Amino acid sequence: MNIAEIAHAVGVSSATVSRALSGRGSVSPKTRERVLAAARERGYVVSQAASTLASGRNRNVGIVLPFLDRWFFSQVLAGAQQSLMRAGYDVTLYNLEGDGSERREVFETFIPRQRVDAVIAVSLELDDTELQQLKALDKPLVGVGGPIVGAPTLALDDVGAARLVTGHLIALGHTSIAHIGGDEASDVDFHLPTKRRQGFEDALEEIGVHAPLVVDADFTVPGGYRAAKQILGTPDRPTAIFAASDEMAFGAMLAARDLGLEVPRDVSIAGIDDHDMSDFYGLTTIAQFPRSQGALAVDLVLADLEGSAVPTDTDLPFELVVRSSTTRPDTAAR
Amino acid sequence: MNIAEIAHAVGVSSATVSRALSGRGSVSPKTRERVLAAARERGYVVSQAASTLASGRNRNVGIVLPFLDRWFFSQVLAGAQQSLMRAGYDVTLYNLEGDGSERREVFETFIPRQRVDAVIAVSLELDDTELQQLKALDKPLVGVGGPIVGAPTLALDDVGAARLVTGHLIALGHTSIAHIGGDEASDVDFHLPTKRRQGFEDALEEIGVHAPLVVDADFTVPGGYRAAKQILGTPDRPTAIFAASDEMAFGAMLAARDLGLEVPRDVSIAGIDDHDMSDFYGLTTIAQFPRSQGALAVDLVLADLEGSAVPTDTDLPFELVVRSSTTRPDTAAR
DNA sequence: ATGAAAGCGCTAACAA
DNA sequence: TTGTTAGCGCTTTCAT
Repeated sequence: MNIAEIAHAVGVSSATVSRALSGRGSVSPKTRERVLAAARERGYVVSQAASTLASGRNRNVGIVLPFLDRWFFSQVLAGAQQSLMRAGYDVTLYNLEGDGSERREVFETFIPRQRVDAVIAVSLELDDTELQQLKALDKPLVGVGGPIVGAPTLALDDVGAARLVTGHLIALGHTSIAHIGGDEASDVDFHLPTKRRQGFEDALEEIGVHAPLVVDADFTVPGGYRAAKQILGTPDRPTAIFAASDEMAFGAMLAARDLGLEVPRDVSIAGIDDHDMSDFYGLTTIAQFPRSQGALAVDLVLADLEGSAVPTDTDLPFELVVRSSTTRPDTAAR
Repeated sequence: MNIAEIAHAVGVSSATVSRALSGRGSVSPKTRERVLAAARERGYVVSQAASTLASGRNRNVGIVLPFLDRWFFSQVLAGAQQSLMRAGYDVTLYNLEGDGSERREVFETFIPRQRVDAVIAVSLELDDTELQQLKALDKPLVGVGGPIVGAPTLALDDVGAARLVTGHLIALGHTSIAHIGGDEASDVDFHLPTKRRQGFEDALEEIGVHAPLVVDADFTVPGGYRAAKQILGTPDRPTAIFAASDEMAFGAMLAARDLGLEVPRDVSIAGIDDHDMSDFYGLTTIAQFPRSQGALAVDLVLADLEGSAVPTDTDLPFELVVRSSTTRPDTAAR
């Protein structure tokens, strides 16, 4: 089944059918209706390959990410894919987890074979070669969560976010606050542990606290658990913990319990993310709306495809969500 | 840049370049090497659209799933996409979450526009129309986790898996075992809560226990938490709980703790899945390897594309993983 | 082993 | 508004 068949059935030329189906170029309402009806009747759908070859448009956006099974990434992906679908775009998934050879393949072969109109890169630290390869496509490129040199990027103000939660703890009266940060491995990938730590330290500097206790972990629940055990096991344990991610904060909450400490009475705990489970755990955190981030990235990409100007760097919104894991320090008890 | 340019540079015809690059048809090793070198030098990659139009092959598989942000689905997706990438295939993602209109669009427009060579449907209960639409493509179709009428399907023997964990609890000496199952909503989507409950009841029947306590939840941690509170709040609480998923089992473990009960001393808890967090929680469970399921689905799809025979229904492997959440009932204490 | 040439199914410039 | 027609870049048959 092809466009000629529909054209023949309706008694018009294939060009008219093409125009009616794509909405480009003018067709009389009556003809358009007849074409659409004929197509619907026969279950005819335009062949993407032929359309692409002739027009250069793919109606397809590639999304590149380092993991699929972590909360943040699946959220961004879900948000982006939903927006793209509504705009009639397919999404092709490039998952970089696995060894480096696969990563190279993606940049050398998969992306360049002209299947996509644009690329969204999520939390990707690209090396020079990779950057060149993407730039060489000469197609819209948007980064989410990680800075991409020379491309519009959506990113959280990690310093500001960390400063905000830390400020919340300080406002409650805490001065002895520990931080569970990201280890080197996670810093390479996401580049944000350092910034969150910075915001944490900035907020404390303001009240004259220097070099507070910082323990690094790997952004997982077990990692947060281990770090919190270290922190809470010390003789003069802090009255609050700020973890650089909600998952580590969950681990910290579990560790506190296992040590016989009650949250928030004995220790206040806060995180960053507003993970799906945070409400359940009553975790005070910074919400960063990753689904909206995905959707926003799509807006930029589509605007770019239409030739509109696209802002270089956009700071993403975030907000403090106070739940039951933080309270005033129980000074009497100490 | 196109194939003619490479052909000209090497001094052969475009047909030879095509053969050298695709590996179809014979080319002398020497010519092939020169073609590959010329392509590499210039960063030339075959245009997928043109290739597809001429050959009918897309090198692309569509994966349809109901959620992206749940553990099971992201695991299956990650497994499938990795295998496909290794075989040189792209993956196009069709996520059905959201309202029905989007779901209809996927089946009416997105999938039929001939971008994919095959479709993998994960845990989807398709209605007749949708089934017709997929069948009409006349392309390989494989179902994972949910039965698709008339297509090869990979599924866990849910009855057997549930019977196995329950048997483990029985072997430890438990006779008073409660079950956290799936509510109606999850039964429609996954069709597995009923089977898991069946396996649970079968195992108990064998030792003469009829109509045991069953509470339904929604396959989430909070759902499991609430259900377990109900179960453990009764005067003669059971000595063990079998939850139909690990996430619900996590909720049950948290509920037990909040009630002042110790796991496994006061109550044994087991689940099904072997979720990433299960090891951390020490949860006894049934491992079902969703990544391998995704990879296996790809094997079937690729075999089908090559014209090999494909088994209709395949039972997936599963195994009991005993950790620290289950032990013998403490009969002395009661 | 290689080349010539006919499509694959659509879009878009141009003409009417 | 509609039709004619020349590609888009590759694959594949058929020769050689």
